[in-house]
Amino acid sequence: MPSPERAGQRAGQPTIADVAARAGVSLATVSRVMNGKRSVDESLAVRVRAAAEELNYSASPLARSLVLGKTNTVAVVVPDLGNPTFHGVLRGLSHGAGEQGYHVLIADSAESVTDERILAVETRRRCDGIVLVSPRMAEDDLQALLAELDPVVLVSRDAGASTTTPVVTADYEAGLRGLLDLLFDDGHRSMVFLSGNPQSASNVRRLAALDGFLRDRADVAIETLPCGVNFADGYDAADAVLATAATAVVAFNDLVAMGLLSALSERGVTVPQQLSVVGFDDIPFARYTTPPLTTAAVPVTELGEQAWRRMWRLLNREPAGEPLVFRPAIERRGTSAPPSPR
Amino acid sequence: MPSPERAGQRAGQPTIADVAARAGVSLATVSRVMNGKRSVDESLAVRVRAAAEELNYSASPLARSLVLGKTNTVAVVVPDLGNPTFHGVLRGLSHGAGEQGYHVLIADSAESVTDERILAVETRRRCDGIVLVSPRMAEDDLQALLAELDPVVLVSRDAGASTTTPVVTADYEAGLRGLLDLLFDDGHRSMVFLSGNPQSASNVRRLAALDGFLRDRADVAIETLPCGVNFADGYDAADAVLATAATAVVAFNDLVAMGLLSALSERGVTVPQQLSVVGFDDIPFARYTTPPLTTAAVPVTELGEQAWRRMWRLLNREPAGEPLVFRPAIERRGTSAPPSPR
DNA sequence: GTGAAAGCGCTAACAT
DNA sequence: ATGTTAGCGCTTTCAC
Repeated sequence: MPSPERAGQRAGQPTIADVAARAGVSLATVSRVMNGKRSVDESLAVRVRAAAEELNYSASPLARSLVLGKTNTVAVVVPDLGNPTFHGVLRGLSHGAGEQGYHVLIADSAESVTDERILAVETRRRCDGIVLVSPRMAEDDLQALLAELDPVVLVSRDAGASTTTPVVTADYEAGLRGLLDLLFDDGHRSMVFLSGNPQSASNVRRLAALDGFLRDRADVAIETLPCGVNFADGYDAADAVLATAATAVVAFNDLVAMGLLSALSERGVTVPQQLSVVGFDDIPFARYTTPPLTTAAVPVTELGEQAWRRMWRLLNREPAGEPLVFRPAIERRGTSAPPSPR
Repeated sequence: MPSPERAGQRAGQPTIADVAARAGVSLATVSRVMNGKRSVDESLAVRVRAAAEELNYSASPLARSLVLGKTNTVAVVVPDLGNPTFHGVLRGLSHGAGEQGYHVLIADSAESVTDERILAVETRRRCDGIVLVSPRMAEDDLQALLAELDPVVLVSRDAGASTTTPVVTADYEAGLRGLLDLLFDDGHRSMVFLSGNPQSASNVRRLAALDGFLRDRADVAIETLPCGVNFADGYDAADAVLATAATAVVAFNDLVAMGLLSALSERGVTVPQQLSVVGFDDIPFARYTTPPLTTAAVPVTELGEQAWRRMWRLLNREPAGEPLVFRPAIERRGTSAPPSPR
């Protein structure tokens, strides 16, 4: 090849051969020195290091990857980079991976569940493993994908039939139950649940919590309103919420809660006096709303860090261990209070 | 090599040789077919495609990258994945790159300016170009790094001495000036500026706007208070702000403004009645604070998209064009109003 | 139009 | 301890 330029390096990036020539040794020796193999005479090693230094040489990760069979890269596949929840995961993952000298590739499926599979499979070929955040994918499809992607760590949902796939998630059911109990203890008996995407695994868990709660508390009425997962969805739900007799609203997540809060404020509805509102996730902004948002805290950064740990084990062919399920901490803040007579 | 497993592929991933054998043709022919070269007999092509299909073959990106000299990957280097501003950039970039079949690598320097250079250089070897978001790096260091990283697109700051580096940024000076004018027109004559990191390029631009404004308006007093760039910084600045006689606060960014808002609310200080507060950036949450935050809108997603476009041109050895400087739109919302007599 | 062979930059047997 | 050599999986001359 004429090769005007090599991948990942500007024209003229020195190769191992350049170093070898300059140090007057073989390629193998350079390779050994660069990889810290002890079996090379110190005098040679010194020459090699000097030559490498002078040429500003560092081995091509590409070539190494090809021969070593590993890229030192993992990828994280998310449905929507716009969602603050994923930011935390990404950050935790990036930090963890970085500490171990791993790089991270991001793949945003832009909410398209259909493309997600293709994207994941394609991305998989460029790295050593996938951290999959795919709350919406149907269970069957997920199972097939898990096998194809191996090694893979699943975040924010359980692995269903797959017992081998490591999972790092939150107990959405317990979290929602905690929120419901909190509202109940405050005296609320009529509530609204603003539901997220029906496809979403975590929404299913929330619904399960609702069912369980209603079974335990016969004197409570909870109406489920289809809503969504974003600000705008919560904002748009305000009228529907106000049309009910509910004294408290359980939003699918903090985003929805904040959107709702915003719309309520515009309508002059005071929170928590006229209506209690609780969110879910405890995104960084939640404590800074006015009043601060009562919510169930999911430690997203830790989710990411732990996802990395599991991935790390997988990469080293160690057992990944039990599913890790964080129990959300109920953060009682300013948007919830006992109901006042309407 | 015994090679139990190749990079980016599970054990037994088919290679081009497998396909060639199955189709009864040479490697070269398979390569041609897979790459859509027209110069191969249709009957052979059909056989090859069938074989590839049956084996579920797709070419190793790694091997291709090595020989082709390109990885079809770009990296984005950011100082802090936790900052919402970067999320937008990342998203825009990811979408743009994805459309052109490029992948994106993220590198988070975790605020460490010293490691940033090393991280960037290391990351550079794994991709075809770098999108650099480095608001704090000193100009001299930046120039050196730019040369080493080439091709590189710079986001959210100007390229200083480098005339060849494409730049995508916002006009922070004009944005801040717009905010100051808005407050001035509302009648504010005593203000506080909550400054960000003094090292940061965009903070310097804001300070320049302040200077220019004060030169034009002799009757206005603006006190600059060192603050920071996060919620907590704004929150913690509340007392210092209240100790001044200012009727309006210009926060370094929305995060700071929101933190301040939160602390003010706790202290019973009403906004905008007792104090006007304006932010900068227009992060997604800004319009949902109570009251909604007056701010200067930086189109971060577009910044990311445009950064990709520039990168794309660079990768194709086209001139990247003029620096792209977005002028922030002043979003007048609820946190600013004429001052009331104290 | 098709195949043989060289080579991308590197590592790891396998010699010596 | 060091060098020689055979690949990793692919693309692309270069002959036919």
